[in-house]
Formats: sequence, C-alpha cells, structure tokens
Amino acid sequence: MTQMTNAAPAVDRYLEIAERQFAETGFHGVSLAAIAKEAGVSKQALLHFFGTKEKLYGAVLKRLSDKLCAEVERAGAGGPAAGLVAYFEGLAKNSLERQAEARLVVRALLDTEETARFWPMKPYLEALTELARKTPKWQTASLDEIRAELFQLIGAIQYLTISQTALTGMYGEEDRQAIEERFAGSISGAIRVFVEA
Amino acid sequence: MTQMTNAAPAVDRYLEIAERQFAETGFHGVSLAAIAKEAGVSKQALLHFFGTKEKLYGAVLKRLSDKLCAEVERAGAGGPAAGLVAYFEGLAKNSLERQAEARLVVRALLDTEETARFWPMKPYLEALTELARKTPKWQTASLDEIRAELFQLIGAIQYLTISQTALTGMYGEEDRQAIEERFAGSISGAIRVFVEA
DNA sequence: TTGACAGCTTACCAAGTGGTAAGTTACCTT
DNA sequence: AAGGTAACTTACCACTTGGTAAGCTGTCAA
Repeated sequence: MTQMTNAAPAVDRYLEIAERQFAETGFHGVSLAAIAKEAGVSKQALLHFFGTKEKLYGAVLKRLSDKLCAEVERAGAGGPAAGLVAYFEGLAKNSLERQAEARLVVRALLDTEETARFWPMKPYLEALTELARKTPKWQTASLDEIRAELFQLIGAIQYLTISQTALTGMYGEEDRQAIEERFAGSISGAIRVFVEA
Repeated sequence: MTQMTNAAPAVDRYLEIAERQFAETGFHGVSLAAIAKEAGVSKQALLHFFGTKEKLYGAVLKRLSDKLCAEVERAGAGGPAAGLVAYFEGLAKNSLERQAEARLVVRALLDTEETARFWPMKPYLEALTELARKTPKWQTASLDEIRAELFQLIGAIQYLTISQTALTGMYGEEDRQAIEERFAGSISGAIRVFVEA
C-alpha cells in the first residue's frame, strides 16, 4: 500500500513560517524563495507539498481558520455566555502576541482576489455567531443582528491588534502600552454588553 | 523663471487610479505597468512624476490623509460634538462607497515595511483625537484614553467597511445589506456614547 | 533484491518587475 | 527666433517571479 508519509511535522513547520511571512507582508509581498530560505529548503520543496503559491496561501488560511474555530469551540465548552466573554477578553488582552493571526484574518477579508470563492474565515465567524446564538440574549435575534453586533466587537479588537506596530511607530512604546491597557479596560464593558442582557 | 507646469490634473488622475489599485491589491499586488496601462500612459510617465513606486505609494497615502484631515476639519466646523457624530455617522452609512479609503487606511496600518518612518495616517488620527478633546466629555481626559476609545469606534466601522466584499461573498448581497443596516443602527448608539457625557 | 514512491535537489525558463538612458515634442520665456 | 524645460515616449536592462522537468536518495512493501 502507500508508504509511511512522515512529512507532517515538516509541512507544519513550512506552514508556520509561511503564516508569519504572509501575515507580515501579504500574499503578494512574500515569495516562495523567501519562505524556502527561512525554512532552509529549496522552494521546490514547497511546491512539492502545496502545488502552487496560492494553494500554500490557502493552506495557511485554512490552518488558521481551523485553529481559531477550535479555540472558539474550546471556549464555548463551559457555557456560551461565559465562553464568549473569556474568548474576547483573551483576544483583547493578548493583542501583541496575536498580531500575526489578526493580520492574516484582516488580510483574508481584505484580499478578495486570492481568497474569493474560498472565504477561509467564514467558519470562524460562523462559530462565533453560533456561540452567540446560544446565549439567552441572542436566542430570539436574527442572524443579521448577531453578525452586525459581532463585527462591531471583533472589528474593534482586531483593528487595534493590527495597529500595534503602527501605534508604537507613531507614539512610542510607552504610549502604545497605555492605549492598549485603556482599550482592554473599556472593551471589557462592550464585551459584557454584547453577551449579557 | 520656472515654466508653467500644468500637469497637476494629470498627476491627480494618476493618483486616483493608483489609489484604487493599491486599495484593492496592496502595494506589492500592484505593478507600475498596471497603473500606467489603466491611465493610458507609459509607466515611465509615472516614474517621471513620482520617482519610484514607493514614492508613488507614499503620494497616494499622503493625498488620502490630507483628504481625510480636511473632511474631519470640515465636520468639526459646526462644533466638536456634533461634528464627530456627523462624521462617524457618515462613515458608517456610506461604507460601500468608502471601501477604497478604508482599505488603504487599514493597509497603511498593516504594512509596517513600506510606510514605516512615515506613518501617513497619523495626522488623520490626530485630527480626530483633537476634535474629541474639544468636547466637554473628553476635555479632562488623557490622550491615551481618547485614543483607546477612538480606536474602538473607527476600528469597528472600518472593519465592517473593508469586509463588505467578503460579506457579500460569504452571505450574499441581501444579507450583506441587512448586516450593514443593523450595524449602522447599532453603531449610532456607540457614537453617541463616545461623544456625549 | 527489487521496485515504487515520498521527499527532496539542481537546472532551467518565460514572463514580469522596478528602474535607467536617451530621445522627442510642445509650449513658454526671453 | 532661440533656448530651456515639462511631459512625456521607446528601448533597454538586471533581477526576481512562480512554475516545470528531471534526477537523486533513503525507506518500506512485496
């Protein structure tokens, strides 16, 4: 039969490197050669596993989407309302560490060319919507209503997250940190308003 | 002395075309040749006026920044509180028409490589901050506090704006419109909370 | 032991990239 | 009328791009 294919860890390492680079400079800003160089392999190694650059990008986004979905599901295990609060609070508090993720999500929403007819972030957004729908507050609400409210919340959080580098550049590291702290404090209120009736 | 240089309208047209293309696919996704082709000139015409691709991108961002600053100033002419409400309401309501702008702003915040040490959107953000500072509510607040709150608001609005195409792709045009309307309604409350005491 | 196949590598390529050099043309000042 | 210069153009170039073709090597099933 088929052979022992034990390339999974290597492939995952390639995806990790690609993810970081795509998050930083976007699809067009990254070359296969650059990713290959950082991974210490030839670019044909990447093409061997992923076929084309677009498919590699797709695999990166799919992997991220799966990861985010799993996270949402894990958060929702202890009840929808508490889960949502915990999830969003976590997002807001670790904005520096989660920059790469947020950048990729935003880029996926932004780049309608490469990701069209694929919409990799749809499952993630729907997982959040479904979780919200399970709370008492949103049980009777329409999907549009939930989505509109949800976008307000994750939009605010991810916008700040992707702005971290720019904020440091514009105002310095101290001010960036002060803004982040103020933001985390005030978004907490918004999160509770979103979840609780 | 110097000669009558009447290339201003042509240059502005180039900037307009470049703006649309950069907004759509980002700095690396656009080639000078593509912009030149749409403008009906050779790419060396662009290089003649702007020197390099990076400088052209910089000029596009500078032009957008100036436009946004002028808009904020105009909105603030009739009082800071009312001006802010009108400005944000306008942003939220015309999200489809203002997609290109929002995309560029987000890309400018996202791309730390090309726009570093330039931060073209800083004047815009500061104009908004200054306007907010003039309202009774924020007069005694710290800059950090205002900025954090401001980012929450424009973040939510611009995030939805850049997501319009993705929303249509994911849920269809009808649902997209429904979400947008719900969003506009609910962000109105947030705007008033931001401005009023 | 052999042969298939995963997981690579080196060699190569056509198309496109941003950018330079050297004109050309029309207008404006002198 | 002459000269300068703005606003281009065509020609060209070194380099990079994503992608193909072919080959090499170690492991594992038969």
